[in-house]
Amino acid sequence: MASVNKVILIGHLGKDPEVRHLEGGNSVANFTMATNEYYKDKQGTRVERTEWHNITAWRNLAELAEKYLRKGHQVYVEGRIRTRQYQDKDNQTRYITEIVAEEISMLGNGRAGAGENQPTNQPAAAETPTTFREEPELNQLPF
Amino acid sequence: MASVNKVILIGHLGKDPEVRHLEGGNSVANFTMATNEYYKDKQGTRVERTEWHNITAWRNLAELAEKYLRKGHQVYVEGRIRTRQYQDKDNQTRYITEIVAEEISMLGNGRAGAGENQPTNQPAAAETPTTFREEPELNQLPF
Amino acid sequence: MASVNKVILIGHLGKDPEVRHLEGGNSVANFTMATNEYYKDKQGTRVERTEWHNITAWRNLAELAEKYLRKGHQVYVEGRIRTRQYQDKDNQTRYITEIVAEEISMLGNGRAGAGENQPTNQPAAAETPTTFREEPELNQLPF
Amino acid sequence: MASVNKVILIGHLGKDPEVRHLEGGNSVANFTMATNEYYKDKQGTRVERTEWHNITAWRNLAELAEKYLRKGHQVYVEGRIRTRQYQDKDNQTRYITEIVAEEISMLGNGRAGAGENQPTNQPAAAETPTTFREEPELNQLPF
DNA sequence: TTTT
DNA sequence: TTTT
Repeated sequence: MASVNKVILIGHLGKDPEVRHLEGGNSVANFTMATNEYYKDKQGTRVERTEWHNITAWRNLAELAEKYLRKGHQVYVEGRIRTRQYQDKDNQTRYITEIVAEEISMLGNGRAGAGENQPTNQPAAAETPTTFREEPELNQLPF
Repeated sequence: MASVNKVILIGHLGKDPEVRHLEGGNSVANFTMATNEYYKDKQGTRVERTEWHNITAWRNLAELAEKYLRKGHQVYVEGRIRTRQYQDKDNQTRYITEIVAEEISMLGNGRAGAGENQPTNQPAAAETPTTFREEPELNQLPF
Repeated sequence: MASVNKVILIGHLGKDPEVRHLEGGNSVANFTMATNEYYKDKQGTRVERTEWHNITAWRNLAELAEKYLRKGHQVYVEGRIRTRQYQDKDNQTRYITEIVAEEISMLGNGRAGAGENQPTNQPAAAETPTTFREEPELNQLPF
Repeated sequence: MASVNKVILIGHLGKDPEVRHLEGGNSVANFTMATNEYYKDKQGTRVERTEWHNITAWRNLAELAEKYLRKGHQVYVEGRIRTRQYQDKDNQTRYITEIVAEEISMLGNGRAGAGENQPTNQPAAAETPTTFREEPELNQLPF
């Protein structure tokens, strides 16, 4: 049945992406990004709340993450919510909710918060494309 | 810093909403909704995967849920992702990710999958509005 | 530079889609869909305003439209805004804004408002998929 | 009937906003913003296409625009599509499609492309909030 | 636990 | 021109 599962996030990376190159040639990147919301508590004081999102990116998006994304960078991420279960060290079933990225864009100049975390192997040249979509075949993967 | 945390879901309720009326006059509703995705596995077989989302709705959205939403109904939910921690029975810290609804619309005729689950107190009349937004003051609440 | 141009619509078709099969094998479908908004005027009277959207769908989405979509059906359309210019009969430059569909889902039972407008050649069987995405190669087309 | 009319744009302002202060205390701002898409033409050459969007912002969003937004700034705009008609100088009915902003966020450092166009009256201090939502009463206005 |  |  028709359904929609869409997430749109704009925020900053909490750390450099961790990328694994899987046997078979696939890559997967994981990183966290923060979004902030503000509200007034009962006393009228402005309170900030930070939400941390676990992002998973596959294949060409993983490679983009590895090459260009660093801690502190501001990004747009479009994707879908996915909760998976795993066994913790006590063999208990636990759940983790992640955002599987389908599109990533680098915002700002792509270098906010950078510094010592500059990508060393492949700096983003002026003509670097800054929007990437998941390669379509990815939808065929059993994840 | 500017950020965006937006979720858009279309799916069906897995069960009737559970609504609690809090002291102080506030209400909160919880329900689950399913979205489905399809992909082809390595053998080319079409596989269906169901994702279950935990929805939390406050105040007027909670009342909408209580009055009109039932198991099986198709809904549009717009909201934001929120992960909160709690202590489980072994006093371990656990995390649960929820969607805090900011807008809910009833799709279709709003009665798919209905039947024995009809709302009894206030059936959706023809002129029932079918889109609801969170009342703005809600953003002031410390949740 | 990174940018996002995204539209999400849920509404009903105002008429059956018009589909043209282009030389070279491509297809394009055009239809209108209505969304409604409500507000209270200065006297507090509830007023309804209907917005009409021009939808353009290419290739496999055009074929979906031709086969399954009819006047009155409720659909989810995700796409992008595109304004193009043309010359009117007095050779004046005019502009028209359209939504180029990237994903279409049939909502409800897909048959609201149907009746005499049933698709005759290929009725939507129970197992008909109800979500369609634009084929990726479409992005290569010069439109 | 339930419907959704939602637009999400990220792009850069093409010019400084034009703001009018209406009798009765309301304000309205108009500006254009550009989004870019890339595709490959039949020869495989990468082509850029710029889409220009007409943005209309009311009340507190108009004041945000007046104070903080300048030509070249990168912004996130969430809103709804609205086509209105008007009479041109030859008394012909014409149509223009605009995006009525419901939320605006300033991205990047908010100063890309700035320079001689700095806001003079009220520079964005470090603690300036960078996300603004339309005040809810706005939905009551007959526009 | 939904839907097709 | 849709829907409720």
